[in-house]
Amino acid sequence: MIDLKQLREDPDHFREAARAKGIVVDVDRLLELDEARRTLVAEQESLRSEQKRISKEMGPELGRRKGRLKKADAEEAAVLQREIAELEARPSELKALIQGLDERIELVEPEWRALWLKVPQPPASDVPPGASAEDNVELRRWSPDGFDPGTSFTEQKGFAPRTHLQLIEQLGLVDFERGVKMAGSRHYVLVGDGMRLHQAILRLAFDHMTQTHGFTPMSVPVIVREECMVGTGFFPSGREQAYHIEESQRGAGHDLFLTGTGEVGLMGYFADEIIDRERLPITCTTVSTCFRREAGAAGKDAAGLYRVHQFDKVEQVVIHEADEATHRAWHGRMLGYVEELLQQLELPYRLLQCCTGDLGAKNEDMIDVECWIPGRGKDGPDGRPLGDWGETHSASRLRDYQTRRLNLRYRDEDRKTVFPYALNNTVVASPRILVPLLEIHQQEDGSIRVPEVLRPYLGGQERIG
RNA sequence: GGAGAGGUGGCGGAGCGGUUGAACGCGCCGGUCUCGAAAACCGGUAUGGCCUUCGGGUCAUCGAGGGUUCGAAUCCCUCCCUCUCCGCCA
Repeated sequence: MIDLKQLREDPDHFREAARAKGIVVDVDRLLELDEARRTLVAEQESLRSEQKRISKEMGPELGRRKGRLKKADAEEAAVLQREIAELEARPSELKALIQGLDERIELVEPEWRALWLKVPQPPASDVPPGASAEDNVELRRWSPDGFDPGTSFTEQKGFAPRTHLQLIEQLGLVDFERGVKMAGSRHYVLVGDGMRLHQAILRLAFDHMTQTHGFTPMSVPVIVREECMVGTGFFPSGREQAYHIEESQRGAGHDLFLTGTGEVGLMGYFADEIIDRERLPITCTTVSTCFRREAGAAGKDAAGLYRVHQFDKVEQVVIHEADEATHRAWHGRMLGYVEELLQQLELPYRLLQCCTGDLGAKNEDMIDVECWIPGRGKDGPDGRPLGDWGETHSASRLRDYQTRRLNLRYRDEDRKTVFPYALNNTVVASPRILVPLLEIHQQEDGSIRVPEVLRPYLGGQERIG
């Protein structure tokens, strides 16, 4: 969430941010509620202050009288009762006033809070304006020697590519029918070398982060409380994307939600904590199963492994001191780790600078990585797909938006608590990454060449099929 | 799932409903002493909000949320969490 003080000082900055991101939020209404709430709270506090003061002054006096009242005769009791009534008059009045203010505060607070959570993080000043993914800007691309996404696969390789669906079918790597039988559309079962390849890639990526780059390996819960989802910024706006386990319907005290990314667990881990400055930067990674309802994506990428409800992902998270330059440096570094991995896997990819309209509420900057997928895109004159880029990674710079929501802080040199900056980035998500991997490394005979880095994770196997 | 015990500051641990934001101890920081250190002694040591003439003022917080009361860490209710025993179990 954003800093309300900043909002008060420069509301236009946040109005403009919401507009740029295409998010509708009534900033004026929020300011109005904020002002009303602060006035009411201030009033209530001064009344409380008086109540406390009176209570301290005459509380013991009152208590003594009430004690005496118990064993007083009728005449004394009457006197005592009158005195008690006098003493209690002002405090009773205060109590009523405070309660009245309570009710008025409760009237504004829910809307105030809901609006506050909705105000997006302003995009960084150098993020290009744009309405949607159409306006994203390519930063750079890389291809292994001897391959160029600009020219057709058939021309370069001397044979027409099969789609990953055809390859999967021929090689028996995935059973979609049984997946759908058990769990419905967008479910699948990786079989044989399909499952081995999936595990090999995850392990390669995990080792890449932990062993090569020293990130702390962690496991995370993938079933979490609502607070984790709100704290990491996935709720309330993305509520319909998460599977909801309604344990409260069965008598439990709270519901649970399936996480769509390991980021939720890696960040939620530190929620409500004040971290020692010496522990920063925190660099951690996890491999976790991710669940996404894909609400609103009906019919989109309906076939194959590209868009599914359940997948596994190696995720990297960095939490560091609140500093702009450090933030940008980490962003580049984390992208570098991904590029290393994709280059080792010999997959053509490009980096896309997301425009303001494609950022989402919590990011100030986001760079997507897309891999070249020969079997994607529109059909060419020969009736075969022309190939297209497909998003496989996303690297977000969140500044303090997420740590503020999570109430995650550290102490600076002056012993002041500060919200650190956070970033997260996919290392690899599978089986989605299998789509480009299978298609790019397919051979004319329909077999798949296993890139060298993966071979140790497949018992030295050089080829599938 | 059944039975019981309990959640207080960085940690340990007090707390008849009324100067208890919280005794005491440990830890930590500063000081005295010392060539230096230890010991001893003295002082300080939560987080957040709002206001501020930047000195400070004020409110909230004793697992969470409600309630009783003029007044709640203390009484009542609900929930969350932890521990012990039994049952089940990868």
